[in-house]
Amino acid sequence: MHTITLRQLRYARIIAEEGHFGRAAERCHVTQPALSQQIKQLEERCGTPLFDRLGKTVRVTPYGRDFLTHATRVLSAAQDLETFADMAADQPSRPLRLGLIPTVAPYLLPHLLPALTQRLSNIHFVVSEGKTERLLASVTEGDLDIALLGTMPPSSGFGDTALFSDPFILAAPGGSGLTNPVSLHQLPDDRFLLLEEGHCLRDQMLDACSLKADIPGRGFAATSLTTILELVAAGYGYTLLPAISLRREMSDRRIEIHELAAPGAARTLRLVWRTGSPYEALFQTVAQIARETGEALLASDIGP
Amino acid sequence: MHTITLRQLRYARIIAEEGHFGRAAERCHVTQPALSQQIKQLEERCGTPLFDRLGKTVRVTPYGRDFLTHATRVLSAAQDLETFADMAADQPSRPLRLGLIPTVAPYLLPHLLPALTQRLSNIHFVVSEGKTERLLASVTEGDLDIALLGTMPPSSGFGDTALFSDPFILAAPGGSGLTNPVSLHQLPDDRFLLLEEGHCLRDQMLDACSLKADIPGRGFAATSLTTILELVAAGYGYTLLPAISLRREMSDRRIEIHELAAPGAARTLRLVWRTGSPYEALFQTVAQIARETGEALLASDIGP
DNA sequence: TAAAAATACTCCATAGGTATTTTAT
DNA sequence: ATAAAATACCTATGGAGTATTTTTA
Repeated sequence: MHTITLRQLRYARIIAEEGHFGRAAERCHVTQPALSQQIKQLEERCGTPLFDRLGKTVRVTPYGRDFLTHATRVLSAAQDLETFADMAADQPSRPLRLGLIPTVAPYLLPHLLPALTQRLSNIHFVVSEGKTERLLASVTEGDLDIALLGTMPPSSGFGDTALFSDPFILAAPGGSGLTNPVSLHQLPDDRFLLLEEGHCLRDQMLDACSLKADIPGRGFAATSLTTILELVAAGYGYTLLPAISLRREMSDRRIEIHELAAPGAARTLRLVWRTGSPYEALFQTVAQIARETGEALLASDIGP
Repeated sequence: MHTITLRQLRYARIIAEEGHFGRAAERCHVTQPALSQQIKQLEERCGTPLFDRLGKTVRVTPYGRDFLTHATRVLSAAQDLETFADMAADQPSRPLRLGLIPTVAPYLLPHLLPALTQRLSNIHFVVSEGKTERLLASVTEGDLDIALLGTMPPSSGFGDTALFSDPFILAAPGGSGLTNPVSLHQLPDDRFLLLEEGHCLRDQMLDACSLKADIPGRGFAATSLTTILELVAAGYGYTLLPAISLRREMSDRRIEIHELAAPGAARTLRLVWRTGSPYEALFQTVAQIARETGEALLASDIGP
């Protein structure tokens, strides 16, 4: 009895997608009889048909559906291996897709992206922005190679590495009369301005301030830090800012920046990837570059 | 440029294991030059060597190590697919390995195994016994196909299905003067006899009785229910028994069996498997047989 | 009867075998 | 000097192509 080949699995999957041997053959760059042969062998190997030939179209049998579930796992792993091998040959066949959360992207990216493209000149980066939950989903689905997050990933199925600590800083309206360092307890609970649901920074701010999410009177939820800072500038309340945002956001004269008294009020940024990613070996380098970029950015803004 | 084949990966893995082309060739049932050819192609495809030829022996290069990590994933998935295909051809190539926890195995197995071998006559079953933690590890490692547990598996990487509820019953020394149904609060905490650490039943009993694990004076921890029942018979205390054990353990005249007043004092037995197991389609059948067996056993012992 | 898959056959790419050379200790 | 891998060359299996037949809606 013959052994199953990757070629057979590729053909079977494409026939399932097309529902038609002829069109599938085109997509495989072979003729229709070649395809029929391979599928015949596969079906003989299984002892049962994978497809129902209905004349005009072809449908996957119930057994074939299960078979293809397993086959897809093999093909994904094989695809990862090919990508990994391409990398070694210094010919990345596809770009490395990086995702960042919205409270990091606008501040870090202008410094990170030039550093990455310079020091990993053979890799092409494609960048996208999204909230934690969506980025993690994309990573598991294989739509994204790495995500830069402010939280720990779920324990299983992910690899991760810490980048650097990003301290929180208080932004207050001008003339607040506050003196450094500021203790959060001296500020009224109901004047903290927060991001909308789904931003990890929102939860971390609530946590740092020991606030409850459902305090009445805090109806407003902003979609970006920039929006929040407009409100702070207009005297509506306070907010916490991640230090990496200072370079861009601190220029406003109407806003005061204050150190916090609370020790350890910070988020730790992390790189997260799918276990088994073909780029795994690269991620330590990417992480190192991100660390250097982030630390340089923080040092220049909150340094001596 | 050529595409990577499963054959090449199999050869590479065996060379890595043997550290020797000649011996690897034997294990692959081909000649040494055939192997060298395939590896050469693979190394050309990667653009970098997978093995260091040291004269007497062969060592995997650092790159080769990473390559083989990916390759192993492909080969495992392919092996699962082959096993799945064998099943469809009604010619299971390897036995289905079932593991059970020690507080289920001796009671259920004598009824379950005959039922399984009769109704799934083409499958050969290999059975082993172990505590929850070890069984789950074996399942993830691929050393076991299914485990019958008394607890929920970790959420990710496992599939599972509930079998049936196994109520707890009180075993007391003869002449206890207790009347049905018994409320656990009326019994002294320090006279409950427990299994050793690692048995899920121990934790479930502690939970059902609202006991703390570290009550002083409970130094003893038995390794089996049989041992515990000897102690109950000798008047040392009480214990909870899972109902499936009654058939075997209730014969002792020195022991009284009592219903519990507490509602819902029971464990739910479950089948657990690794996501992607080639036997996945079979497990619903196995579960159905286990359900029927278990329910019949319970009905005959605690029924009307 | 028309569209699609299966079959028949031919060809060639490639895996594998045998004989030999090269390499590294 | 010797064990082991690489190379050279030949053979044969099987994947793919062209032409044709069979199937079914």
